Amino acid sequence: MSPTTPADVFDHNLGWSLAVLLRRWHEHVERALAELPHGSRGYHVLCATIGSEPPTQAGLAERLLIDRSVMTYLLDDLEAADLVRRRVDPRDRRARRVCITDHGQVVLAQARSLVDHVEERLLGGLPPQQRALFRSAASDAAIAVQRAAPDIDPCEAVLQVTGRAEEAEAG
Amino acid sequence: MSPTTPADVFDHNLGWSLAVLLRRWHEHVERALAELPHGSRGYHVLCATIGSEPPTQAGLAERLLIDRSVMTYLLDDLEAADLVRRRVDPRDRRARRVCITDHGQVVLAQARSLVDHVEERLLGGLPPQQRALFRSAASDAAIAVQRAAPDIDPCEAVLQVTGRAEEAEAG
DNA sequence: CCTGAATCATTTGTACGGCAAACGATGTTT
DNA sequence: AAACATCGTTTGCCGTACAAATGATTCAGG
Repeated sequence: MSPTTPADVFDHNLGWSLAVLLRRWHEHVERALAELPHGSRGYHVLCATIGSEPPTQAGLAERLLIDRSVMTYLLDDLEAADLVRRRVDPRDRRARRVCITDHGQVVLAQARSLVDHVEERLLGGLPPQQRALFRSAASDAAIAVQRAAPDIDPCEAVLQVTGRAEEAEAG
Repeated sequence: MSPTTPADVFDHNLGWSLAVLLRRWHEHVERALAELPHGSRGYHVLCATIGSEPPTQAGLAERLLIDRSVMTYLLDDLEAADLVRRRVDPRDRRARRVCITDHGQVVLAQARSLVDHVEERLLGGLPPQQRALFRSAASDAAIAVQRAAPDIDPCEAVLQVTGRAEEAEAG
């Protein structure tokens, strides 16, 4: 009946799907974590501090895809709220290791629970088992992409727009 | 061995996964579509114009999650490049229907091919069959979320941070 | 040991994009 | 006909990202 159904259009649009999902995720999480210094940003930082070794600011910035300069403000506020502490790395006194505080761990646990809830509702349109599948697939893909970040660069094909504007204007 | 492996941390972080994937998608697509007036934005607009009926600017803005005012600039440039045309809706002369031009369709086809290529590489970390699964799951979830956008609002739980900062300072 | 290059974190300044409000034009309701 | 709502455009403001300069520290080489 319809030459191209809407679903057909979006079917292929991974970029659009990701944008929509991330946007809604961000909206809801931002609302739920309004009390946390930088909302979702702060949450991501707290999450990243519970690895085996406290990350440096640079490492943190790289993982969270934000600029080093932004990380400074972020940590300033998180530290002021007693959620993390900056500790000078004894082996490289230029670097500051970001350690989560006891209070930070408590807050993180609460935040994580809220975020989980948001995410469940976000994927509410998917049948339960497909939800878990999607989550793990997204995680796998993201980790792989993050690891291979610099590799994929080698300049790919680029759109060549034949200047057709004038011709159309004339016609 | 490690108390909490990195994978463990990210496993649960749907937000982080989406952010990473979307970021990389955006970077690559932006590079590939540098010639297109607003890069990925312009691409999304072109994609959205090939439905059964040409969308209005407002509808377009809503679907693409951008402000109406931004859409104006976007369409100005796309129209200048002869990729789309604004046509006054005869049934509602306030509204402008955004129609793709012949030239626009050619460019869109090229762009789509490039974007597909980017997306395949983006999901390169996933086994082939999981790729297709992920794409369709993302699409389904996004469409569902987009449709239920206003519904989910009813104020959810919110983080309560017990002001522990002073106490810690004192201690 | 001393010097120069490199890295980490911070600061400063600039530019871009989103968001809100105001406006004119058109459509809808009473 | 009048009041109100909607669409698109314009304007202005603000927050954020990004680039560059700075100070502290480490590393490499003579």
